[in-house]
Amino acid sequence: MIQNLVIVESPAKAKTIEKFLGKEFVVKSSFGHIRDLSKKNLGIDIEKGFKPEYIVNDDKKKVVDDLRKSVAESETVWLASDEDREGEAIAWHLSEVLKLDKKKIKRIVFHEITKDAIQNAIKNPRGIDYNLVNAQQARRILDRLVGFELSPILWKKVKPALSAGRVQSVAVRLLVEREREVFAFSSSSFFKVVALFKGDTEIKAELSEKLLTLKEALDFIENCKTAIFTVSDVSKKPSKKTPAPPFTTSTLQQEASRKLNFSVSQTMTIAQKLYEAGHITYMRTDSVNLSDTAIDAAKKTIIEEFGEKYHNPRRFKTKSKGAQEAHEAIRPTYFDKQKITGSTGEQRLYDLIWKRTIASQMSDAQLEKTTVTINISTSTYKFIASGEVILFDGFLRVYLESTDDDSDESGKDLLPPMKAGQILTPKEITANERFTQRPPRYTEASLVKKLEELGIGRPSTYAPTISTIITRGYVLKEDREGIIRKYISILLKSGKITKEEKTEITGAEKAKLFPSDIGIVVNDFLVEYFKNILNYNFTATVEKDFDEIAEGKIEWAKMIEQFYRPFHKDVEKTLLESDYSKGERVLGTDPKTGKSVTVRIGRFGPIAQIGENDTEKNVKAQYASLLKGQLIETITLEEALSLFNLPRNLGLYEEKEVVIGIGRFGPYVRHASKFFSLKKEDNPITINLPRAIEIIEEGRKKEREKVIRVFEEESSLQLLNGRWGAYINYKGDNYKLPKGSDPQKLNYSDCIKIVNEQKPTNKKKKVSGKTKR
DNA sequence: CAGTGAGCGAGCTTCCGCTTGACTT
Repeated sequence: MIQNLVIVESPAKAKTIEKFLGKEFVVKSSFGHIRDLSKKNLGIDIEKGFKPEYIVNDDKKKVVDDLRKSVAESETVWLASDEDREGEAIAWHLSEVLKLDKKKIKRIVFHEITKDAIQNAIKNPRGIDYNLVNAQQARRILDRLVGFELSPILWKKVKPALSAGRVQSVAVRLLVEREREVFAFSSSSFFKVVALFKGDTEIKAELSEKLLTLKEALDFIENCKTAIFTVSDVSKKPSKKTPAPPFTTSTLQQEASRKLNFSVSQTMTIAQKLYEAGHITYMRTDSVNLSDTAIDAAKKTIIEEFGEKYHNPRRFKTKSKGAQEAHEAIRPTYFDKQKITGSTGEQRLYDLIWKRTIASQMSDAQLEKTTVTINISTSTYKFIASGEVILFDGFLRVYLESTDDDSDESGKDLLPPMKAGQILTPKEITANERFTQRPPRYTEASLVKKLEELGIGRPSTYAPTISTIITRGYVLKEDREGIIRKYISILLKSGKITKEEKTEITGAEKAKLFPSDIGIVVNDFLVEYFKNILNYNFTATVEKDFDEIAEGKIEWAKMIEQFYRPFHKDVEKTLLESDYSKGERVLGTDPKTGKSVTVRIGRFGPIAQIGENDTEKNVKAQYASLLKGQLIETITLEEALSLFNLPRNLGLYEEKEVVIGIGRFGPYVRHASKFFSLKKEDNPITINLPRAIEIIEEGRKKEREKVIRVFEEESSLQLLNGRWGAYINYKGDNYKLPKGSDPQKLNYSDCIKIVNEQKPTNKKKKVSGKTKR
C-alpha cells in the first residue's frame, strides 16, 4: 500500500521531487497530457454544445495503465501538474481517466522545484479549478475547429495534405509579409564621412550629417582641404548598463542562435539533456523569475568568485503577453558547478545559461561616455568623436546579451584626453557611399521572438511550429549568396582627393527563413477568406476570452459558439465561392511564338508555361520548372524564358551526350542515361561542359564508394555507404551498425548477427496516433 | 521518379500543447 501518490508531468521532475519528500510518498509522471480529442474525426460534437470526445492515445495507454495500478494501491493521490491552464487540464483528465474519488485527491501546485516550495505545496492542497480546466477545453476546441476546418479547404482549393492553424498560419504570414517588404524595398544611398585625426592615439570622428549626393560629398571633402578643425566641446556623461533577465525558452533560443549558431530545435534537444541530467531547471518556461534559493545561491557564488562589489540581487518581471509562469526561469540547478561534463553542445549551452543567470544577479556596469565635437572652419557641419570607458565592469565581466542586427560599428573606442580650443590635424578623411538597409529576413530565433511578442504559441511549441511550416513546404531555411555591389569612395589624404569605385558583397543570408511559392499562395488565400484568424491579434483576442472563462465570468461553450457560427459560415462560403488557387501570374508573351508566358503552382511545384494545351488543334503547351530561389511573385519574363533553354545539350563526353535539365529533384546532368544532381552553387542555365564532367565524375566516385563490400556467402547481403555512414543492406532492408563498429572489419557472420538482432530501419511504418512534425 | 498527363473514384491528409523516446538511408 502506498500512502501518497504524487503525479507530475515530467519523469525528470518526478525523480527530483521524490528526493524532497519522505518515504511515504511515491512520485510518478503522466508524461504530459494523457488524452486528447479523437483524431479520427473532428472529435467535437458541435450540435451537442461542442461536446469534446476525448481519447487516450495508443502511446499513452501504458502510462495510464501504470498510473491506474498505482492509484489502486494508494490512499491519497496528489495531482501536482503545473499551475497553468494546461496543467490544470492534465490534473482534471487524470482524475477523469483514473476515475479518482474526489475525497482521495488533492491538487497541489508549485512554481519551483525546491524543497521548501514542495513541502509548502503539500501543506496547502486545493481542489481542481474547473474554470481553468474549461478555459483549456475552450482553447483546445477552438484550435481543433480552426485547424480541422481550414486544412480541408486548402486540400480542395490549393493542394492535398496542406495545413492551417491559429499559430502556424500566422507564422507563415509574418514571413510572407516580411519577404514582400524585402521585394518592395528600394535602397537609397548616401555618403558617410569619417575623419581620422592625428594624435598619440588616432581619433576617429564621424560627420554629424549624412550627405545625400555625390556632389555634396565632393564639395564637402574639397572644403576640408583648407579647413581648420577645432575641438569645440568635450562632454562626459556617466552611463550604466543593466544585465538582461534570466533565460526563458524564447530568449534562450535567441541567444543560443546568436552566440552559438544553434537552431531552435537543437537548443531544445540539448537543454532537455541538461535538464534530465539535473544540471538546469525546466527548459520550457515563459518566466524570468528565480526562486529565493537560487537568488541566495547565486549571491554566494558571485561573492566568492568576484567579490561583494559585483553582487546586486534582482527580481525580474515577465513582460511577455500571455505568460503563464508555471515554472522558474531557466537556470543552473547548482551555481557552484561552473562547468559540467557532457557533449560540447551541452557544455556550451550550460555555460551560456550559467553566465546569463549569474550576470542577472550582478551589479550594473558603470560607463563614462565622452562626446567630442569638432568644428570645421569651412562648413557648418561638425565632426563628432565618441568614446566609452568602462569605469566598473560589473555584470559585463561574465556576460553581454547579443543583438540581432550586427551593424554595431564605431563609437566604442577609447579617446585620448582633449580640451576645447584644441586644434586637430586630419590624417585622412573619407566619404564612402553607404546604402539604406532593407528589413532583415527572419531567422528561426527572431521568428520565435516575434511570435512571443504577439503572444502566439507557447514555449513547448516554438520549435515544433517552425518544423511544421518547413515540412509543409511553406517555408525554406536557406543560405543565400550575396551580390556584388559597387560604391563610390572618396579619400582626402596629404592634400589630394581621390575618387574610386569599389565593390562589396551585400545581402548574403545565413540560415534565414524564406517563404515558398506554396507558402505565399496559401497565405494569400487564407488572408483573403479568413482575415480574422490570420489577424496578428487573433490569439490575443481569444486569450482574453479564455481568461474570462478561467475567471468564471463567461461560459466556455458560449464563447466557442460565438466564435464558431460566423467562422463556419465563412468556411462554407469559401468552399462554395472561392476559385482553385494556383497563384497564376501572366508574365507577358514569348517573342518567338507570340504565346503567353505564365507561372503557377503545378503538380510538382512552381512551373512556367508557354501557350495553352489545345487537343483539337494538337497544340501542346511547353513547361519548365522554376529554379530554387525563384518565386512566382518575382520572376521576370526573361528569367522564365531562359528556363525553356532546358534541357540543354552541352556536347559529348566519352562519346555520349551531356544534357542539363531540371527534374523532380532539381537540376541534374544526364549522361549515358544516368542522372547526377547539380550542386547548390551550380546554375543550370549557365553551367558549362567541364563543370558538368566534374559532377559526373564525382557522382561515379560516390557510386563506386557506395558498396563497401558484397559477401561471397550471400550476394543479397551488402555493406553500403550512406548519408549517415556505413549500413547493411540485406534483401532490400537496411540495418544500422552497432555504435563504434568498424565496417571494414565486419565479416559475414557479424553482419548476419546484426541482421538477426536488429529491426530493419527503412520499414515505412505507420505510427498510429503519433504526430510526426 | 527526371514529368507537369485521362477519366473515375476511394481513401488519405489536418490543429495546438503537454511530455519523452524511437527512429532516421
